[in-house]
Formats: sequence, C-alpha cells, structure tokens
Amino acid sequence: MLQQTGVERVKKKYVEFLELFPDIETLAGASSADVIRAWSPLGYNRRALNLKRTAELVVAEYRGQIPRDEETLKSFPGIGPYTAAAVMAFAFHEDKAPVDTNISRILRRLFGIGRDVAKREDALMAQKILPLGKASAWSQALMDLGATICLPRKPLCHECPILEYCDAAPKLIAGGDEDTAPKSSSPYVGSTRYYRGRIVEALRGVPDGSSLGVLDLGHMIRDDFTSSDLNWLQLILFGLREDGLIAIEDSGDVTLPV
DNA sequence: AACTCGGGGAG
DNA sequence: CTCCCAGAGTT
Repeated sequence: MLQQTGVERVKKKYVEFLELFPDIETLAGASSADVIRAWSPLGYNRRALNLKRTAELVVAEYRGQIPRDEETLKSFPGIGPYTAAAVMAFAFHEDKAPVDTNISRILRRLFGIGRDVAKREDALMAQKILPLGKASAWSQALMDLGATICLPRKPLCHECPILEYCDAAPKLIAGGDEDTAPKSSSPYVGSTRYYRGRIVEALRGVPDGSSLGVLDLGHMIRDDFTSSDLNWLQLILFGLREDGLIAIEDSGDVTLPV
C-alpha cells in the first residue's frame, strides 16, 4: 500500500483491509473483485491484485509462511528492491536497506551524489552508514527525517540534526533550489490513466453477478460520451483486462474479475 | 533509460 | 494549477 502512496492516506485503509482479510489464507481465498473493492481509493489497483497473487503463492508454495529470503521475496509479483528490503529489515530485522524516495533524497543531498546512484540500496552499504543490527530503526528514522525535515521542496535545514554533514545544505539554506530536473508533466484528467481509474471505480459499484454494458459504462465515466467513442473505450478496456483488473463477458459486458 | 500505472492532499 | 507520495513492471 505504501508504494507511491503517502503514509497518512494508507493508515486507515490498512486497518480496514486487514479486517476484511485478516491473514494470508483469507486473502488468497478471496475473490479478485472483493480485493479490488477493498483497495479503493488507494489507486495503482494492480498492487491489489499483485498482493493477492503473492498471498496465493505463499500459501501454495511456502506453507503460508512468508519466506525470509530477499531474492525469493523479489520473485513475487509487486515486490521489488524496496519492498523486499523493507520486509527483510522491518519484519525479519536483517541488515538490509530499503531505499525509498525519502532516503534517496537524503543521500543525494548528504553526499551530493546523483539521483540514479542514490536510489540504489548498495549506495548505503558503500557509504558504510548503515549501522549493523539497527537497519530497521535506522531506516525508519531516515524516512521520518525525510518526511518531516529534509522535505523535497522546502527542507527545514535549521532543524536538521545532521546539517553539518550535508553537502547540499549551504545551497539549500541560501534559498537556492536544487538542481531542478525538468519535470514537465502532462495533464492527468482526461488521460488514459484517469479513465482507467474511473472505469474500475464504476465497476466497484456493480454487484457480483451483474455486469455493465460498454455503452452504459461509457456514459458513467464521461458526460460527453457518444457511440463514436466506443472504439476508444474498448482499447482502454482491453488494457485493463490485460492487467487482470476487469473481465469482459462473451456478451461484451464488463465486470470486475471473479 | 523512459513509460505506464491512481488518487488524494499540500502549497 | 503543479508537485509529491515507504515503487514495480515493461519496453
């Protein structure tokens, strides 16, 4: 849930999700539709399916026990370098460094290293700044430092406990923005990504056993929908089906996957 | 290396 | 409005 999603927004949903799916077996045995519904409105809905698939794998291949092995964890869908290291450090208390966006930013400023380098886990090992035996507390401490003081836009350097070691501090305190990478972002509303979210959200309201006609669905997701947009909508639906987020019946009607 | 994938909140 | 978020998978 925390992948690219703020902590404060995850908290409540995390508790609700665990009430619905208290253990790995329950999640593995649940329907995809119920898991997708329970995920709303976190976004990145594939994470919900990946989590369920991982639960299925853990139940089927590992007796319901989450493997204490980083490479095995990374072999699960939706678990990459960060999440694998996070499980190893936070759950199993191994000396692994989960480098999230906060820690990456701190390393970048602290040592004046590049974005790509600071994102790698071994950047920490190379700097030998990861205290062995304390990876969990240390990682969480840095994440909190990044979330409260070493902020992305206006860092509060005057409150920073490691100000004297920071390469970027002088420039930041002087008010000079960092090397602002060209970020140009295209508008979100109206994008394919936007309508994918609208479609899944619309289908969440369809009870199990019912389905939605493509034309009706089109009118639900945009007011100016006409039959000339059917081709456009079909392409988005095919993409969603490819991701396993929806099911398309023989009649052409659409539902959440069973 | 560059894209895609959501949605809410802060500024 | 833009930027940001405890990233991952694909091309």
